Amino acid sequence: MENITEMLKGVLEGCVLEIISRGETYGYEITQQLRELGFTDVVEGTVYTITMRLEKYNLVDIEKKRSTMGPPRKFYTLNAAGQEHLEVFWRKWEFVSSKINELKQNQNEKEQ
Amino acid sequence: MENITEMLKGVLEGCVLEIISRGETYGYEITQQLRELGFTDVVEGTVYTITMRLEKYNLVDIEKKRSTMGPPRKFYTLNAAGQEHLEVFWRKWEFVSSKINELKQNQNEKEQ
DNA sequence: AATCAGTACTATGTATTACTATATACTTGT
DNA sequence: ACAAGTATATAGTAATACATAGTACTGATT
Repeated sequence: MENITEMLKGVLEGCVLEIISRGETYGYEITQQLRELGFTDVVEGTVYTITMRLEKYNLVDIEKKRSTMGPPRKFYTLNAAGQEHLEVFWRKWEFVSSKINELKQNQNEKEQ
Repeated sequence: MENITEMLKGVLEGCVLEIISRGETYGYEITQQLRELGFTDVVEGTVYTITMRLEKYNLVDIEKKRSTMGPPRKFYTLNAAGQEHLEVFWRKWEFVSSKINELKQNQNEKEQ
């Protein structure tokens, strides 16, 4: 799916939070998981800006670990604030997506 | 629902297109319809920037009409390009929202 | 040993977009 | 005359995903 950039704004951070919430992970792996999910054009730089933001707002705990596959990895885990943030995200998503689907549903009412 | 601004980016334009597709309407009325839908904090300025964009990319036809309730209204209708754009929007929405719901669905697989 | 591919983090700058705030103007009711 | 509701217009701001590039480590190929 091409050019979904703008539609991803505001949801990509939540997706990253959700991925982290499933267990310790790091930037490169998060990028790959987003690509596997279907957001194939997401690049490392994008995920990096998000993880930096999560750090900045203290939503994650960080641990640096060596890897046999390349340079050290920065592992993230959600802390309490991050968990809270994730729940708020899903509540917002439920709200917004339900409203948009409502609009979509009414598509056939055009001719009234 | 507070602070859904970022989540509306990339979808609000599509919502406006959908509203216009149901029949001739104008900026002020579009704003009200978005508010009725649940996006209560959307303001006229926001809708104005969107309709200006639609004009700029020639997705709408415009007709100015007098009103008994205030200054003249600028009525919009979707043209063929706008209709096409709207269909692309819904395809993108289907894709993105299904992927995010997939992610959400798997919430309980965290402990595997 | 030298090079390259894959892994992995970091950094800067840009485009897009919704919002804020404000200005202008028309109509009706008081 | 004035205020409130209706309605368009515009400049400036903040947030975010992306493009692009750089640095660095490991293992395999040459």
